[in-house]
Amino acid sequence: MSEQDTHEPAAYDVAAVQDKWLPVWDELQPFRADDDSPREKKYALTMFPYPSGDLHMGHAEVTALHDVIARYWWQRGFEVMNPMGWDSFGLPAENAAIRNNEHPATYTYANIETQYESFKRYGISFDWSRRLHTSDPEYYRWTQWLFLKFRERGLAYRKNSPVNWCPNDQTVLANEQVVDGKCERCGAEVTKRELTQWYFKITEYAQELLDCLDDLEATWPARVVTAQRNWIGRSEGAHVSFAVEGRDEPITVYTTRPDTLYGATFMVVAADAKLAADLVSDEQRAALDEYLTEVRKSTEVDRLSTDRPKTGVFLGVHAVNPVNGERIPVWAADYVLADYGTGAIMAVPAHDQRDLDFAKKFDLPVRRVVDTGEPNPEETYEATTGNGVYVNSGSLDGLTDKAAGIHAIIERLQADGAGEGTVNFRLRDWLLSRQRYWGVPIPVIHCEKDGEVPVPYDQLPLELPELRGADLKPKGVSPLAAAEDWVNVECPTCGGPAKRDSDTMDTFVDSSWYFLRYCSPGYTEGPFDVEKAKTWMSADIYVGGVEHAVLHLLYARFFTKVLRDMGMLGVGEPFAAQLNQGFVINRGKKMSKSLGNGVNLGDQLAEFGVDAIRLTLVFAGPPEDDIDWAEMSPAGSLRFLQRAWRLSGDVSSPAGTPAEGGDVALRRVTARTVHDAAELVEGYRFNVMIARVMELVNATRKAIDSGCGPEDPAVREAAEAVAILLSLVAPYTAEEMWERLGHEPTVARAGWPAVDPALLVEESVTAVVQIQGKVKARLEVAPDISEADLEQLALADEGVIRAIDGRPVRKVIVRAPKLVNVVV
RNA sequence: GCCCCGGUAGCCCAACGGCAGAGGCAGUGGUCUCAAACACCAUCCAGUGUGGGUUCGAAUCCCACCCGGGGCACCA
Repeated sequence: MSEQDTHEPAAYDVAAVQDKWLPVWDELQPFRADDDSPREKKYALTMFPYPSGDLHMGHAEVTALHDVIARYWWQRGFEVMNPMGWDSFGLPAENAAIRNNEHPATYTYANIETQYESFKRYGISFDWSRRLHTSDPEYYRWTQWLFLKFRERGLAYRKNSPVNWCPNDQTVLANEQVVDGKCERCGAEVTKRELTQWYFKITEYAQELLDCLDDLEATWPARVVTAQRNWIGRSEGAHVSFAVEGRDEPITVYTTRPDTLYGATFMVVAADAKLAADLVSDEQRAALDEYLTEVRKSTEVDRLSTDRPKTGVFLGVHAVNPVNGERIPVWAADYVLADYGTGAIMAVPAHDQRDLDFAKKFDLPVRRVVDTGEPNPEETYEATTGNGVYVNSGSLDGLTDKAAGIHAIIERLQADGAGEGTVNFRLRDWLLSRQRYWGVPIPVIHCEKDGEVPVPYDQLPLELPELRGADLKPKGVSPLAAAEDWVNVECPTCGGPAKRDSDTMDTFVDSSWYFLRYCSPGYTEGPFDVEKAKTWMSADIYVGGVEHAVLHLLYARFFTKVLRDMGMLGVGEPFAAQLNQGFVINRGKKMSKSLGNGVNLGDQLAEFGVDAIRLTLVFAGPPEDDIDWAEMSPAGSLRFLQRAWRLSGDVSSPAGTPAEGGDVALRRVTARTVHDAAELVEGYRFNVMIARVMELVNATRKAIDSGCGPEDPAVREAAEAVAILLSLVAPYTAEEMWERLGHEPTVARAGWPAVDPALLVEESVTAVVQIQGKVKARLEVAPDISEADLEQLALADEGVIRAIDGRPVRKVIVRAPKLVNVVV
């Protein structure tokens, strides 16, 4: 051995340390959650990935943040369930299969294995014994089971309706999947089609989904709560019925301003609603058809542009205003939506800008019924919407308050049988059928004689037929429809010829209950063991991307409430708390192929090691903030880890040395750091927590080199605390330190360091003396000094006396023990 | 257009209404080296986007505005 080798090495071999500990952890399985443990339970959940290729920086960030919490809970003595799986049905696999002439499962399961290996090496504290894939028949059998149960409860049903159609993916989309008129997945412009599709009746839970948000406000990110409130879109108003000349059926409208009823000068029905076709006069039928053709030509993108000029067509009929008997024309237009409210409105141009724009365009009358003190909209073409005095409004005249006006008119309408107060939601039912292959087959058989017949429970799972390559090409109907052997079956009821439903389910169905399956992953008697779910639910934290603010999170909440009503769950909300991470960007821009600014996670891990990358991501800033990788320094993180690691080699007291009697100054720093670290983790302030650990490392270094020396027990205490605190972020370095400090693995389960409360009390603090708010002196005082003593001490200070310079003291503010402010 | 979040040192970020700086990056100077890189030690650096207000005292609270980011946007 050369002389150099006997010296303490300056750095450890990152790759070797990773290779060393992985098999040890595999052996120890320190993160296996025991359902029957007497310890208090915590459920740490992070959004499971779609298996597209290998893990990327985004996965690295979210799991690193998430793992801080999970590992913290273990250290604090909880029994922690931290499961992981894959959301493995979906279009990318299907498109890859078409390209490569193979089965979607090939792509899917190969990627899952890649990601699994990467996760393991990345050192996240997942309990792999609970691993699941939503594309496994053993999983989707229960997705089908749930679908059938929902159907039995009237919560899954079919209806014919205009739906969003993505011409690129050749499938329908839920409203939530259409963003700015474009397909959320591929960006193609969405068109409308009239189709019979399956829906979940999420609207039945609209009010509860809204109400429960109040309780989540404290623990969910505000923007998620706001997004859900907006999406549910509750409004209060009234239904008002207008008789139609020459027709028995009235037109019922929904309005939030029934108090402006006297100002209704025309009506508008959605041009694409059945109502328009029913109402139109023979003379105007051609005009309506022509208009409809126009409307259908315009894309969803045009339709949604707010400043588009109003268009419409007169339907050739008149309706009668129920409160004043006035005869008003009925128009059709595309600014009224067929599937909101009743698909028809009363137009009050004076007090609604959209109606006013329309009135102006078609030269329809405008009549003000609320005088708000603003200029008359009849002249300005600026609608007024505020409170004011009612005019031209019969019995409402003279009222000055909107709420009173609304109340009065609703009473009147109800008395006359012409309307009633009502609540309306923007939320629509969840369209769940998809015309694609790689998803859960809908377990329903269509029989000419018996209609919809559910696949019997004992025949679940209804597995997908084997299709691959060109058989999967989108052609407007599901590829399943062409699988003759599969689609043609005997009717379970009558035995006659019947066909299977050939659509598959939206993959959001799969992810609406996966967190329940984790509670009892191998369970064969149902989707999950009710008792086990009781043990673990709700998830104590759900970490993931804010892009799921409405879609996934709303659907999962809906499923949870239905399962509660089915008696299978004791809770009505799935996720007690939530944390959203920001994006990892590069040079100010989202990483993308076209920009050529992608950062490869594998390369980063190879260069700096797992711990340094994890540390960099967690230390970068608050979790919700975006991280610009170009501004980060993984090299700096690695340097810090090596500094921390060197401490463990310098400690010269034996393992087990009691810390009592060690250097008090260092012991105070250790105690304070451990104490604060807990609060910081619980407040998701991981970056600050790490800064505090860095401070502790610096203080320990100083103590070794120029303080109490490496043999002092306080140094051991500090180094051990560093190892445990670092185990939340840098598991390999922490484990290596722990071993060098003379302990058995694993540091991850070592337990949170005990803190002597006496060490948290400072023996002296620095009090600041200000004159006119400017600091003039500092005093070392006891932390429990009285205000009177501190004031006396301050006023006796020479520097203070000089600063006051004989001026009369007008007031002295004392905040013991930290501050005295003298006002002269 | 409406709503939300944020603007602190060259950069990323801290700071119960009480000393503007905890931590890191970069920089500078040293130690080490034949030299360099690495590493280590030391050190410089802003008065908190702008303008008002409240207060003994404001980065922090209030008002207005500017800039950046995000969300919503014919939902009657």
